[in-house]
Amino acid sequence: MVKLRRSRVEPPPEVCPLGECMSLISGAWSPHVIWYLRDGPRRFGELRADIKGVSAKVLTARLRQLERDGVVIRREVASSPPTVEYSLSELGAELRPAIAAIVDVGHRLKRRN
Amino acid sequence: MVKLRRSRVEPPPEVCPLGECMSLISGAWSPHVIWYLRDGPRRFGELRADIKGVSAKVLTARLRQLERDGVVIRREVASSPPTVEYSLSELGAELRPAIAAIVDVGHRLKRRN
DNA sequence: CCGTATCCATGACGATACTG
DNA sequence: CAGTATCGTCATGGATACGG
Repeated sequence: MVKLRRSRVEPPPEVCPLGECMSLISGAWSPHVIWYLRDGPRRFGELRADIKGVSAKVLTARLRQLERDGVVIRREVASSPPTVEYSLSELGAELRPAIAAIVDVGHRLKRRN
Repeated sequence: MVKLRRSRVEPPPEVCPLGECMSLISGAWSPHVIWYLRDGPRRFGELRADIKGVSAKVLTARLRQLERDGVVIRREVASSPPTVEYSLSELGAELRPAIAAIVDVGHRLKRRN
């Protein structure tokens, strides 16, 4: 999650903790993870190949964070060699249209410029 | 909040530039700006008060970036003292439901835990 | 009122090497 | 295959002082 640093003066309790909510997709690669899980479960190595440029360390970190947040589900498959399958939780899947909307606006802004 | 850093190695062009699109709301405070502009124009000082904890420097930086990206419109009002009005562009306004959706999922995840 | 300038701290990220 | 360990870099952001 991206940390919201607080000013020295303690702010009044936020009515809407927007920062906390947006931290669901914080990090450079979290949106990519959600994006590439949109059509079903993917293994670690598949995600790593899908998301070009991400390092194993960071991908692990983002997957762990998304798992803690309840967005992503991690499932170990007892095989040889052992594999791990990641998928979107029910609520995690609801982030997909939001990301798609942002991407859509991004593309249209790009075309306009 | 979170920052979308691009890797130093340029990714191949055939990839969907998800990172570029998501950079529209990169930075810890960009979603807040869009959020607090949702009901119409706001002045710099109003935004600074709305978005508790943001420094003037960073708020300026994010507003400039959003302006360059075409999300936000900056309008100087010739008054005494001079004021500045920020508002969402037409395409920028389309980011609002996306952010609202993420916030909604965030709240529901929070309630579940 | 609306910023800019400076300095500094944090931590997200990449690269590489290594492990169960 | 699916990570972990370590090290270094650099963008983001906070605090404070100052400027138009």
